[in-house]
This record gives sequence, C-alpha cells and structure tokens, in this order.
Amino acid sequence: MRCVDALPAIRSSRLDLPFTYDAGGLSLRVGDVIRVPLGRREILAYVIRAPYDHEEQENLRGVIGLADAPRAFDETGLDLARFVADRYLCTLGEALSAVIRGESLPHFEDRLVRVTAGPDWQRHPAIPRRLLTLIWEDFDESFSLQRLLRHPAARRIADRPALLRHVQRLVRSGDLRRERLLRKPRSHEHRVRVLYPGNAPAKGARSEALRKLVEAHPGIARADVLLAGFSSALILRAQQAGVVSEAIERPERAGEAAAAKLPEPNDEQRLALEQIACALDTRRFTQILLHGVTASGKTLVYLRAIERVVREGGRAIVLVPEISLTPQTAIQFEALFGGRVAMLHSALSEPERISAWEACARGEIDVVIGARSAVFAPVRDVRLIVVDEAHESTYKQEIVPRYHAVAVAAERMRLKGGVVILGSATPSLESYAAARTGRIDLIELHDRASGHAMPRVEIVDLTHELAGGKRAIFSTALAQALAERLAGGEKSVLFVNRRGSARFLLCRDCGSVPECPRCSISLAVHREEELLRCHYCDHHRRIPARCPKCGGERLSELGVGTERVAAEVARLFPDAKVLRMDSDTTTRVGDHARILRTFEEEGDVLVGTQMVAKGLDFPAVTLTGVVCADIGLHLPDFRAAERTFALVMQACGRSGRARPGLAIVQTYAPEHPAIRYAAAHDYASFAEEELAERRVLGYPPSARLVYLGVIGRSREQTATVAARYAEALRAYEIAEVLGPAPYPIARLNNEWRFRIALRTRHASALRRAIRERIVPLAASDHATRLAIIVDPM
DNA sequence: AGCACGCCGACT
DNA sequence: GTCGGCGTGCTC
Repeated sequence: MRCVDALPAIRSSRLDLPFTYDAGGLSLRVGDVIRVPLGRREILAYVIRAPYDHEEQENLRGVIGLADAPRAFDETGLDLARFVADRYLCTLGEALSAVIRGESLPHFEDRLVRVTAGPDWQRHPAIPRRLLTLIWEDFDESFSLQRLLRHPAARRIADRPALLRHVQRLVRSGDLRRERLLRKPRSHEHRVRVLYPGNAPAKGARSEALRKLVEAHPGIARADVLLAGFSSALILRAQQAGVVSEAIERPERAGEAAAAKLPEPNDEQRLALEQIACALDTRRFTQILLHGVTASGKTLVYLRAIERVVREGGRAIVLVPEISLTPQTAIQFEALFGGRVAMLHSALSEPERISAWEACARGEIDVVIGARSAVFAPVRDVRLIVVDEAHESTYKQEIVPRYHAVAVAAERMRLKGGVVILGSATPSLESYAAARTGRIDLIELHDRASGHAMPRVEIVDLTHELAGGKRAIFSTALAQALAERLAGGEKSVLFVNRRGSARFLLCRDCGSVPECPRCSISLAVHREEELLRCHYCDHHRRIPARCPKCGGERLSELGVGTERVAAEVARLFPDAKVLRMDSDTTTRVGDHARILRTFEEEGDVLVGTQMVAKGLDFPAVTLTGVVCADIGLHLPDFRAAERTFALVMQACGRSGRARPGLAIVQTYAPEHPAIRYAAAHDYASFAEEELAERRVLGYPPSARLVYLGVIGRSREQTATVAARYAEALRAYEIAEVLGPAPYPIARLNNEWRFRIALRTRHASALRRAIRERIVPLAASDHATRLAIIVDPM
C-alpha cells in the first residue's frame, strides 16, 4: 500500500502528530497541501513524507485529493521547521507556520446562513438580545463565523466560547445554517508595480524629488518609492499630472555588467572578499564574523560577495533588522540585481508579498532581502546568507515559534554547505567568543571607508554635573556643543532610549505613582497626546491634573523620554528645527524616510530612540549626544551591559561620517566598562571583560540559558505551578534551576508571570527533559500557560 | 483545533 | 425525566 504522512493544517500546541493516510495513486511531494478526513470532518494537511510502500496497514483512511494550491514548503523548509521545533521546543505545526505563507494557501471557512426572518426571542432566553439583533440586523444573510467572532460589538457581548455556544444553539434550533467552504486564494504571477519618468514637468518640491528618484532608477518598484517616504497620494497626483507613469511588470534579469556598477573595494575590503571567496569555494559550511567599525563599508563587501555567488549560479539571502530603516541599501541591491531580487518588507501589499514568495519557489529570484522570516524563503541553491547587524535582538522572534534567525541561517547553510556572514560593528558576545576560539572565522575591518577618523567622545558625569540640586536634561557641555552646531549650521542627533515625555508621574505629596491597572508597571507620560500610557498593553487615560490618590497638585514627571528632550531643545533653542523619531512618530510606511529627509533638508536637531542609530548617514551631522546612557544599564538582564555598549557605539558612529565629529555621552556611571570602552571605540577590551564576567556568573556564552515562563490569571496558582515545574527539573540535575521568580514585569495584561531560569552545558538533554516532563504537565494544566524561551535575547 | 462521549444540576 | 453545563480523550 502507498502510505503518506501528513500533518493537519491546524496551528495548535496540541495535536503534534502526523497522520498516515492511504495515498492511493496520487503522486505527492513534501509540502503539498492535501484534503484528508479527520474524525467526522474533512481538513487540510501538509505532506511531510512523500508516499512510501508499506505492508498492508489496517484502518488507514484515504487522501481525498490534492488541494488546488501551490506547494506550501519544500524539503529545505521542512528541515528548517524540524530544526526550529526541536531547538525551540514547539510543535512541528507551529514551526511550519514560520515557513508557510498562510495567506496564499486554501483554507476552510465556516459560514453561517440566516434561515429565519428573525429569531424567536422567547425560544432563546439564554442568548443576549443584543447578539440576535446584531446578527439579524448588522450582518449579511450569509457571513463568516470568523467575522462574527472578531466583530467588536459581538466581543463586547460575550467572549469567544460563549459566542460559539450561542451560535451552536441557533444552528440547532434551525435559525442559522452552518456551511463549510473551501476558499482558494488565486496564485499570482510575479508582477510588480513600477514607476517610469513621464514627460510633464514636476511642480512642487516633493513632486520634483519623486521625478528625480524615478529618473535615477527607471522601473523602480512602487513599494520602494513608498518606503523612501513618498506617500501614495503624492505618487497618484504625479501620475495624473504625467510626471511619472506606472506599469505592472514582470521583473527582468539584471544586465550583465552588474559588477561594473560597484565601487572598487579598498584593501581591507578586498582581503575580506578573498577570504569569503575561499570559504564559498570549499562548498563546506562556514560561518564568518565580519566585524567592521561603523561606516567601514560592510555593505560593499556584501554586495560583491553576493554578486560573485550569483555569477556562479548560486543564490543568496540577506537579512536586515528592519528594512524600513535602510531603504537606500535596499535600493542599491535592486539597482545591482534588478528583477532577480525580491525585497520582503512591510510596504508590500499582500498579493505582492505572496507573489514574491512564490517567485522565489519558482526559481525566478536570486537574492532575497528581508527581516528575520526571510531566512525561510523558499529559494533553492542558497550558498550565502548575509546577516547584517547580526547582534540585533530583532532576529529573535518573541512569539511562537521563538526562533533566532541567525541560528536558523547557520542550520540552513550547514545543511547545504554554504556560508553565513554575520556583519556587525558590535558583535554579540556569543559570536565573538566563537570567533576567538576558532569555531567561526573572523574578518575585521578597522578603517572607515571614507577615511575619516572616529569621532572624539566626551563622557559627562551627571553625578558631578547635577550636584547642588541642579536638574537639567542637558549638561553644560552638551548644551554648549548643541549651541555651537546651531550657530555653525551643522546638525546634531540626540539619543534617548525611551519614548514619551516621562517614564512616570510622581506625586510630591503622597509619593504615589499612577500604574497600569492590568500590568505591574508605571504609566508613561505622553504630553503631546495628554495621555498616560502603558508601554506594554494598550491601556491609556488622561493625564490627571491632581494626584488621583491624595488630590495633591504637586505632580512631577520623572525619567526623560524623547518627547521631553525634544521639548527641551525647542525651549533652549527656539529657532532650531527639531524633529523626533520613535515608534510614536513612525507608524506608517515611509515615515522613517520622511523624517530623515526633513532632517537632512531643514532640520537642526533629531531626537530619537535607538532606531535613529541605523541608516542615518548625513555628512552634516557632527554631534551626537546620548542623553542618558544609563537607561537600560541596570535592567535585570544579563545583556544589559552588552546592549548599552552597542547603543553608545552606534550613537557615536553616527557622528562625523564626513567631517570631524564629536559625541557626548551623559551618564551616572562613567566608569562602567560598557560606557568607558564604547567611548574609546574599544570593542575587544569590552568583550574580554564582559566575557570574563559572564564566565564567572555562568551566563552565555559560558552556558546555555532557557527561560520557562509560567503565566496565569491567579497569582497563587501560577506561583505554585511554577514551583512544581522547578522542582521537577531540579530532580534531573542537568541544569542549574534558578527560581521561580516573578518576571521583571510581574503582571502583564492582567496575567501573573513567573519565570524559571535554567542554566546548562547540556542543552539538548535539558530540552529533552523539558519536552518529556514539563510540556505534558503544562498541557494538562488549564489555569496556566507555559512559555519556553530557548537562548533568550 | 474540533468534536465526541460522559457525568452532574435546573427546567419543560 | 430531558437539556445542557464543561471535563477528558481521540482523530491515521
């Protein structure tokens, strides 16, 4: 009999088993989507083992047929999902959800059809009248169950299980009829909306800028233009006026002379490229840490290395932390590789995203650029994966499947005998330690490609500065440096790693601080919106004029954020053009680029969170200030020092990229190694010292770390369950068990959270123990959830 | 995840 | 006596 193993297309932490069906005469491949019976239902399932012969097996039900859909994944995708499931302790189905573009696959949709003109109120005393009115007055005659469950009004009436009960009752009484519909999304040819210059002259500066961009890159993707900060309204107007024209095209192969467009590498870059070429030629798995100071020209190394891979018939993936921050880099790639490059970013429409993914699977794409999920792109013959800014924590996915893209990239190249390049100015200590011991190769770029020196860094000790009760945001040195730039027409960038205007509101009379009712955290002050906001859930309320506790009027705002700093600059320098960039001001596609453009054209001071540290490369910036380097330094997180070091290094790297620059770092801890060494641009010394510290404390890379989060509504119950898991693990003696202890934020969204930290040198044995002993325990506990975080960031 | 089965309290 | 609550358990 021809058997086939298939995994139900149900995303659940239960039901982790593949089922075997009778394949009949169907020819099926791994990743095909099939229709199969399961219990009394028909469901969709993914083939995870192609048909194989097996002696007569009883009770096997037959595959109904192939769903009319593109293949959901290929062998590589399945291998990577297996790796993720094993390494990060999730089910195969959960791991596959990262590999599969769910939107492009068929799915069953439950639909409800109204049968009666109106339900008999009396017959359904248990169903809220408002729900009946909603269904019979606001919904169509036929509607999807999903829509009802998501409808805001319905959610206000009852929670999901209750709504399902009510619906079931209406179905049974005959007022509603259930239908199950197989929805098939259509498959897309890879088409891209592109822009060409038109004949009409542009009117207006923005229109002119758009025309220039399109003239420089005829055939540029519309999505790239959006990302570059041009609004769709502006593009539409320019089209109507004939300044640009739009076409829908099938991307073409780039010209042969691709390499000729690239600048010549300098000596260091040439050496790096030779080493990469050697690694590629061995066709054996190699990881290379490309440690290059900011502005050392790592991008040119990437471009040339990829160009070589593609020239020899291979393909490449480029991972970037966040494309919207670096649209210019992305445009460089497109200019070089033309239609053979697929950019997976947030400005793409859903069909564009699907079509790009499918074009990868069809072999039309040589170079994929995207955020962490692009590591799963279904391209074949990948010989090189570049991870830019590889130390960034955005490569770790915070939701299930909680994978790290760098680990997945390494696994992918290990399977294929390819090369991973980890590019960074401040490598993670894990990768640096691996390079030091020779487990991965190391290439260093010491010089800025521009030839300019690193900026001079001044540390300002705020404990001295603010002695005598002086409370200012800017030290004398920073205020003066700002004044000088403004007088000289140069630009400044100020970093504050906190958004809003203040971290909390303090009553000077009774000492109380307004806290989030759902989380154990103080509410941040947002002056512009006049709101107190929780940065962890969406709770917000008006800023009170008096203390809600005691009615006192002496309310202070403590802990500065971007808003407050921007306001302070405006107060001190009323003529300065101040811009602010943080997640509050960059909610739409293109906002980053728009703010940066305004800053370049007319801005004097840019105030922002860490996000301004990337992709900002303006010659006129000669001053960067870190307003308070200590934010984050004392967090209960073993990476606190590493993060602070990286932030200060990045911040300093923004200054003086074309002229001599200055960086001022304000801190209460001037002697802290993270700050001292960053100011000296001395990565190696910082790494040595921090690695020694990690060794003593048993933190990565000296040991592997796993967090088990136990989360539930009841504080006592959650604590008890967590203690039970910890006890069970202590009995194993394969890991040091710390805790359980409350999370740094013990309550989030009305749920209590306890954490067990596990430190071990036997990671795989620990994973097995968790999988075999703790996961089943957690599955049977209804009051709590278990979150497993392997190798936390 | 669905959907059965199965066992206890309040209504026709 | 039924209806319907939700606790376990199974689905190739």
